[in-house]
Amino acid sequence: MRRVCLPAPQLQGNIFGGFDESLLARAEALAAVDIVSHGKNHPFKPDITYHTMSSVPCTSTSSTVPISHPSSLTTHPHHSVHQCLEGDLLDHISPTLTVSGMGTADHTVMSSQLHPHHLGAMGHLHQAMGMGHPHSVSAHNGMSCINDVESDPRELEAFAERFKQRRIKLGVTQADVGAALANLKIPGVGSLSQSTICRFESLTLSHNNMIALKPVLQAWLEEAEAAYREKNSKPELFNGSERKRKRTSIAAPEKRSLEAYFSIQPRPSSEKIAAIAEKLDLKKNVVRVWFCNQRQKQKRMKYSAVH
DNA sequence: ATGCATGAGGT
DNA sequence: CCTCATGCATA
Repeated sequence: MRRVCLPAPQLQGNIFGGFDESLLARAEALAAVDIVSHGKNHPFKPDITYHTMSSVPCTSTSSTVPISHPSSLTTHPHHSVHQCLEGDLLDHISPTLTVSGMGTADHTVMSSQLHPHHLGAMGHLHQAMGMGHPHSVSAHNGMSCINDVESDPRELEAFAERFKQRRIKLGVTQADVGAALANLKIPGVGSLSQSTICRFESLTLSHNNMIALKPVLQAWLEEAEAAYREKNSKPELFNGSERKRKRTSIAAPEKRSLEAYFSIQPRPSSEKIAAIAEKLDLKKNVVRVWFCNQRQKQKRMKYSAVH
């Protein structure tokens, strides 16, 4: 179930056969090419200097909301991970996504699995995802029993759109919304970042994540509009940090190589990752994280097909 | 708007 | 190690 390997297009079956060798060779050739092309003696490596953050909370927020750990939600059934041998060859994400574009493609799989926790230096906690979705319905005829929350993708899409419109009308930024969520005092719901609000509006979150966030954002919207009518103000700032985290930047040539490898094997073994890292002169962890992020993007929402 | 990263849970 | 939900830093 879920994870279903896509209908493997092209070569799939052969991948392990020998064809894979040639593809790999190809990818490696690509990698080699760029390595050679600009510096066999790679002048520098973009590594290091990253993170170290964790700023101490201090300042504001401090709502230290008790984190209720709901963790008892869905532990879903599903089973093994199996490395999907046939390989999902996907066509990775690729560029073009652009703003308000409508997406295309993407399978909607997912199951359920929410997760709470995660408190960073500041207190933001999320979790509390709403569960309890009313199972409307009742009768599910035979096939569709993929217990998935039944939120019509269509409505979600519409809500995201409406949300953005109203938000703008209120003259509130994405960052403001995120910070304001903490004021709602909804158990288990803290603030969210501009990134998350943005992703919600553009539907670039997982289906489950969208569903979990919708009620919260809807609640904020209602309150904000009510407050708007009666004049108000409730801004709060927060912050005050310290250490800055530096973002590693992977150069285009390396990125191309990574994509080539990814198209062949989205889930390379540790050894493979180490080999790739060495070839591209990147830190192993950077490569590992890159693959994780690619896989995640691959599963992003943006339904268009399957509804 | 997005790229790279962290971390809690799960295997 | 992975998956997922998120976030900081940036383009």
